[in-house]
Amino acid sequence: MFQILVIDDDKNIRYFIKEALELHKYTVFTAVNGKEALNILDVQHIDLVIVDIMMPEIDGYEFTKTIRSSNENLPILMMSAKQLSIDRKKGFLAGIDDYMTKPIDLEELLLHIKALLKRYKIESERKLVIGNVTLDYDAYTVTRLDEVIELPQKEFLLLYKLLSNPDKIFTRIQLMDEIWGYECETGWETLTVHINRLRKKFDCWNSFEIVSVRGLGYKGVIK
Amino acid sequence: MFQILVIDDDKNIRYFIKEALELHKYTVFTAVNGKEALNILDVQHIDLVIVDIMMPEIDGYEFTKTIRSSNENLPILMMSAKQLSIDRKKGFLAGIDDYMTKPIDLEELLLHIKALLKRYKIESERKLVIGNVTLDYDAYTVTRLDEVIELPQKEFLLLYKLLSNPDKIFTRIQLMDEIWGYECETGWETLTVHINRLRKKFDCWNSFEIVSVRGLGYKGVIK
DNA sequence: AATAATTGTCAAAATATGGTAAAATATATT
DNA sequence: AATATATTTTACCATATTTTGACAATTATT
Repeated sequence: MFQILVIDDDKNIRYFIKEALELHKYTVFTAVNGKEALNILDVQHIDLVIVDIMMPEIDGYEFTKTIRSSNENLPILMMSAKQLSIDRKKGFLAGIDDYMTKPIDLEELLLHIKALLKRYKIESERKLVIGNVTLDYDAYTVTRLDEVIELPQKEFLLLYKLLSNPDKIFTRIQLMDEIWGYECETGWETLTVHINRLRKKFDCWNSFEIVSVRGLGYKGVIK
Repeated sequence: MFQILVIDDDKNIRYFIKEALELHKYTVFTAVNGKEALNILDVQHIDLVIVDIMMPEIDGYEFTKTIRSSNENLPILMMSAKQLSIDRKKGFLAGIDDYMTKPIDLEELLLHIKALLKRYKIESERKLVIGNVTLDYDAYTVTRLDEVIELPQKEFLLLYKLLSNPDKIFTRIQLMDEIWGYECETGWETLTVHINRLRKKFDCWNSFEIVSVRGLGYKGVIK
């Protein structure tokens, strides 16, 4: 569903948050420090960042500023053991969106996450995020990092269907019925042509694959 | 600039916050309770609400829920003397965006307000800023650096709509309904002509593009 | 009233999508 | 290996959709 990046140098905290959030169906990435976090952000689509203030190398403030300089729209939630108002101020000035004091109350953390995602309208958007690839149902686009490919309707719907249930085999009939509609005259040979077109377009991406299952149909596979 | 509504039954707090915020160029309205607040919201454009939990008649939670049922896009900041986590939870569940504990630290309050308004900016300002391009709803102008193009109403509204949700596909019917109104006689061919005119005017700008999605409609794309 | 600006209408021209059918290739079966 | 069967690929076409230009109608401005 949503992909969250947790940055903390304390292994226990990383682990605790990761476990907790994964229980609630979030996909969690972790980083020990800001540097590692930036590397992850380079290659991975992230919906929200939870960052500790006190960290070696790049601290939470620096990290936030770096993010903000290039990305205005990534929700950043800052954690700190300190209750001091001055730290919160510094955080907000750096560009954080929200602040929580350690020790982290799990239920509260979940509420903050929900509120932030809502605020950024990420939750309401109809997007399918798979690894570093995002399918945007409202734009018929497929995005990998900053590369955007726009697809015609049929092709998009087909790919969306296949990737919405990775590894699940769809029969040609199933796909035809769902995308073309039940009483459609078009023969299923057409489908194969569309598959072909999709394969060509995303061949070089190496992010997913449309695998044909002989005698049955097709399935989308994440690489 | 921005109009803020403060709701608290304690006269001193109302007064304190009002004075403080007005010093920082905000326009402040105050209400003693939820009921009064709702009346103000009926007649007055408000950009942000600061509400106390403990209030007679309608309390902060009820008030928030009432607002949220009709308005998804009004930032609500909740204040409370209680530090209890359970209260914060109740608040977030009701739909608040942010939470502060009394006594209120003024500087921190200002930072919270700024952070919230920044998030909701698009709705509260009558301007749309996209990269180096600004659409001014009150002047029907489109500006890039020092270049200003004034647009006729229909064209402006159309462009504004498209760029207010970049990449989102709008169907022709949708656009007609929203800009021309529901019971409008005008055929949607007209829309295509307006699109054409917009494209011509901004062709050389290279800042955004109106992309047609065959069979569906149009979308605005930032370059 | 005259002029200009905006908005709407229409039809021809351009284009992309989706579809077809046949050739090429791969995989299974005997 | 040979055959049959399934899948992929290619090239091409019909068609629905979109673009465009010219012009008419309407509305605002002088």
